[in-house]
Amino acid sequence: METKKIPDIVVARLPRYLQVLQHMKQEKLVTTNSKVLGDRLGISAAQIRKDLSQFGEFGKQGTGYSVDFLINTLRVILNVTDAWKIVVVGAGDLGHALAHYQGFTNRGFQVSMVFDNDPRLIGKQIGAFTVQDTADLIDKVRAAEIHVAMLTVPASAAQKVAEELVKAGVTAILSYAPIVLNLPHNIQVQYIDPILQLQHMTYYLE
Amino acid sequence: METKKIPDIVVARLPRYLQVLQHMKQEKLVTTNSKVLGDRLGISAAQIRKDLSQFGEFGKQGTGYSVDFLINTLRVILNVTDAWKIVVVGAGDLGHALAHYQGFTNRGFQVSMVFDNDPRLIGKQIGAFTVQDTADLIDKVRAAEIHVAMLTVPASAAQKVAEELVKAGVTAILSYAPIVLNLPHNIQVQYIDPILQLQHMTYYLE
DNA sequence: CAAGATTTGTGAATATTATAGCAATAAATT
DNA sequence: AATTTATTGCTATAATATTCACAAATCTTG
Ligand SMILES: NC(=O)c1ccc[n+]([C@@H]2O[C@H](COP(=O)([O-])OP(=O)(O)OC[C@H]3O[C@@H](n4cnc5c(N)ncnc54)[C@H](O)[C@@H]3O)[C@@H](O)[C@H]2O)c1
Ligand SMILES: NC(=O)c1ccc[n+]([C@@H]2O[C@H](COP(=O)([O-])OP(=O)(O)OC[C@H]3O[C@@H](n4cnc5c(N)ncnc54)[C@H](O)[C@@H]3O)[C@@H](O)[C@H]2O)c1
Repeated sequence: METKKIPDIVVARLPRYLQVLQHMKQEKLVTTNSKVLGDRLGISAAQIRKDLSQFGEFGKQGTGYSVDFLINTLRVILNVTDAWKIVVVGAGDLGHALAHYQGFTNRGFQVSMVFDNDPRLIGKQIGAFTVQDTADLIDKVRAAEIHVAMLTVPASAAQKVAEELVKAGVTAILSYAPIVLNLPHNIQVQYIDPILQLQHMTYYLE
Repeated sequence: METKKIPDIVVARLPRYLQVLQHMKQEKLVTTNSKVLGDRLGISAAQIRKDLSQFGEFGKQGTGYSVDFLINTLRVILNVTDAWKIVVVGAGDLGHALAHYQGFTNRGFQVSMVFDNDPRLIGKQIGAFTVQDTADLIDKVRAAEIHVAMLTVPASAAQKVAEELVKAGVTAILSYAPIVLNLPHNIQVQYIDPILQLQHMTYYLE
């Protein structure tokens, strides 16, 4: 349990800090500071210091932050020190892309199972995974103790599948279906809908 | 030009309102109100009224909002009355998924061109599109007067390709590469990185 | 058609979030 | 070892965002 309540908007920025820090590590940078981090992210230095200070004191006056130490600290805070197993439901185009994607492993995740309900897909190989029948989803996901899901089924199936995932013990769902899911309050839900972001941008275009 | 400056956070919510309204229209709902909209979105009714009031008076006391009228109004505000042409750069797994996706058309967009620099892909057919050589990107995108792009190349190529898109006259880029792009201030940029959202959720998991 | 029920749009009141600024500390320089 | 420079963490302040609450307008119902 955290000592004070951390604003969600602060939590949402931490993964971005971690992303940039991991790039810095690849560039062999050993230390950094709030100014440099902020410039890379388009965020003020004060904001970054304030955000981090919610969790402890990780920097050194005059020097800044150790890249390695801050990466490790953020991984602990964000709970991604080990790799979370992920179940992908919907083995269509997006499910395919996710199953192939190599970028999960060093950021705290690994795809572990892929499901679909189309008989033509069940049993087929996608990358390292054999597509499994959603009829078995609840049992298999529960048995594997998977708590994170990515949902890439059509909007019309998303609510029903999401409810099954919850029954299977999943507590965090990242949905690509362009529809708002109705789930218990203790379930974490996030959405990816590129069109929302495109429309946000077109507002500012001529 | 808007009379007053609208907060960006308000603009970001409008596409969500539009999304839910379009679902309501599919459900044959003729009118709605701020309470119902808010419940579907997990937003307070007051917030929705306040947001909309920034742009005018679109409701009727006692009745609420006409679904059709509000959809049209939001489409005008968000500048998606016609379909924006989109160029997809990177014809890999994600580019493939985007080129196949049928959900753009009735939400204000249409994929128009797909580019890649891999000789094995150039000339290949992906859905309705022939993959074109990025060597020709600047000329062809400029000639077609395309101003919106989706970037699905590896992170290592993203900055360079983004700069070419800007040279081609693109002013809005939705990037799937997990890297912060450095572009002129007049260019709209948004990112999709599922891992940022997964890490946001794992913060709250046990 | 009057009385009661709804629901908007908005000014005022709260609540939340971001920025500014500085004492404290660490390192670099002379 | 004293001085200068850099940078944190945090408090105070400023700026933004959300919610409240109500007059005004419209619908519903008997
Ligand atoms: N492809 C894109 O670029 C894109 C863009 C924006 C949004 N989306 C959304 O993402 C989701 C997936 O898109 P896609 O392009 O991969 O679609 P797709 O049609 O290629 O794949 C969907 C898969 O889900 C499977 N499916 C359907 N019902 C199911 C069920 N009840 N249980 C298990 N599997 C089921 C289908 O058999 C299919 O394989 C959709 O909701 C779509 O609207 C996709
Ligand atoms: N696949 C996923 O689910 C997923 C998830 C998260 C992030 N991403 C990110 O999205 C991007 C695309 O992912 P993907 O899985 O489609 O990758 P991919 O490797 O399947 O496709 C990338 C494509 O870009 C092309 N390309 C490379 N350099 C290019 C250049 N200079 N000009 C034009 N084309 C070029 C390649 O030939 C390839 O066809 C990557 O940045 C990846 O990190 C993907």
